Amino acid sequence: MAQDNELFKKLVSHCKEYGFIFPSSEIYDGLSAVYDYGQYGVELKNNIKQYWWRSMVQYHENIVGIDAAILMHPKVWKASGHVDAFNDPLIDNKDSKIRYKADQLVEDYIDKLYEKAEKEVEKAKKRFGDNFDEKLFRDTNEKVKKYIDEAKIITDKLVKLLEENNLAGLKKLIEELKIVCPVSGTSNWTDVRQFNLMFSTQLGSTAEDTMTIYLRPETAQGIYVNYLNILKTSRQKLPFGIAQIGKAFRNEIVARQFIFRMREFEQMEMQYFVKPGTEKEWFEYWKEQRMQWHLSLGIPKEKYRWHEHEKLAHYANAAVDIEYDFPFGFKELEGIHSRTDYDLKRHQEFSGKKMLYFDPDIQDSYIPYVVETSIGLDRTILSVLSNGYTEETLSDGSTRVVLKIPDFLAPIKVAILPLVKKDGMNDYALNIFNDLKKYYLCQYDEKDSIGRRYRRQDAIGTPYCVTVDGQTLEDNTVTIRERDSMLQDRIPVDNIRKYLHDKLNVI
RNA sequence: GCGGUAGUAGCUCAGGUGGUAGAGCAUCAGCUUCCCAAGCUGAGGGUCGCGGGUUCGAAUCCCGUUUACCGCUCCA
Repeated sequence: MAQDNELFKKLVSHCKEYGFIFPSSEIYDGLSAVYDYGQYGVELKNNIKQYWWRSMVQYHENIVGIDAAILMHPKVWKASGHVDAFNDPLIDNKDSKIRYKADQLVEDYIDKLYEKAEKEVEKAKKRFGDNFDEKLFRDTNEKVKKYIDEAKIITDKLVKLLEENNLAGLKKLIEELKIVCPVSGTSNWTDVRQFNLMFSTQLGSTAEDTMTIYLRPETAQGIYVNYLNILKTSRQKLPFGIAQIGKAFRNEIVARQFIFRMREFEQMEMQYFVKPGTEKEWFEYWKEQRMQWHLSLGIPKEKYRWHEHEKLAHYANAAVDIEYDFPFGFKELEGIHSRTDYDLKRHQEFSGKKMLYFDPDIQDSYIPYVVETSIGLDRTILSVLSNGYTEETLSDGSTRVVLKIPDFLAPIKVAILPLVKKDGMNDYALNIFNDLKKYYLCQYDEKDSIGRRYRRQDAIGTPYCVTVDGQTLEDNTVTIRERDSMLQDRIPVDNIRKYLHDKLNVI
């Protein structure tokens, strides 16, 4: 693990040094947990996006793509539950340094009161035996009544405070009840603070005419709100899917670990609409499909594992994550969730628009169930980079850093290098370059020794290097060096394109 | 968000006790070089995260702030 940590630091440095990923606004000290993709990072990112898009939209005739706006009507987030779920009043205990949801602390206190009341009932039950009239006891026993009444009063207070968003009042309540931290046992609390996980902004330019809107915290809702549009215009029948790649924003309290948890990040997700009752089999189907996709990135199986959700979210009836063995441990990479009809139902309720699908097979209408696959694009990039980053010691004792990533993801596909820049080798190589650049993203490099140029390409993951040498000028053959094996083939210049076409799994 | 540690050239780092910064690699130009970070010559690049304070004088002391890392917490 300590070694992995070192490796992770090296990877972060490598990403910056070679133009993959930079901290955002770095000349101003950066912005916490926001990163920019550089000249090679953006190529890698685009290649992964394209690969995902093809595997979803192109290979599945019943999946179509969309690109929904980041800004959406505020009611969307009411319907989705984000406005409630993403607004937590939090409080810290200064002694134990532990943070709690303030309302949760009060609710725990209320639960304890009910427990005390139940204990009284239990005690009485034992005392009176078979003749015990539980209802009568509950209605008349002073102690039980006191506990229950107090619980009800506090509950009412809490609800009122939450409705008013009265944070100071919430703290006062916690102090009045003498609630202590379960760990430190003290009541040394900070003020209650509101943490809103959604970024908000204003729509409308005049002060009296503005409306608070949110940057989307997930892309899925953009699909749900377009479900009817797609249904009406795409001629799709159930089951069908809608795919989308796009940015989402979360104002995380703690965002760390490089591009693993960013405030602005990109998701690739697909919502699959199915007939209710068939969701379990589609859930299994997509589990299998998605794992196959990850394995096709050339990453070994043991780097992945399943994580079954034990506690399901309110909207799901099955949920599983694909976790990847990052340098800092196994962490979520993709989620496959069976979300039932929760989201469409909620939007039907909030918008008043019927979300029904008419099923010609049974001549009846229903709201489809949804199975979603949602993958973090930035996390996928991190998985590809951390798996590919390799430090090698060669037989002569020298070392090299190689980015062993699949050909189809490599930012630069081929570098064209004159062995030395004289005798016309450079002109010859430039001609090859000018031809190849029409087909692949290429680089031409004549600076420094050939060995150093190979290492440069290794460091950014370029799978092939075409080298023009003295023999080229005599018989029009070049050598092609393969990145991982460092082995070379000598082929006629005219065959370069065919050679690359056969070797490169370019999508 | 709390606590701890740190922030010096693109990267890795050196700069007891305060006197305005160095190395290796990298980058650029030229020479040399016919296959895996070679050699030679030369050049550019930092005011020491940022702001303020103490001082005749601060990278070096103090305060604030920001960023990263570690721990705690959170992750619908």
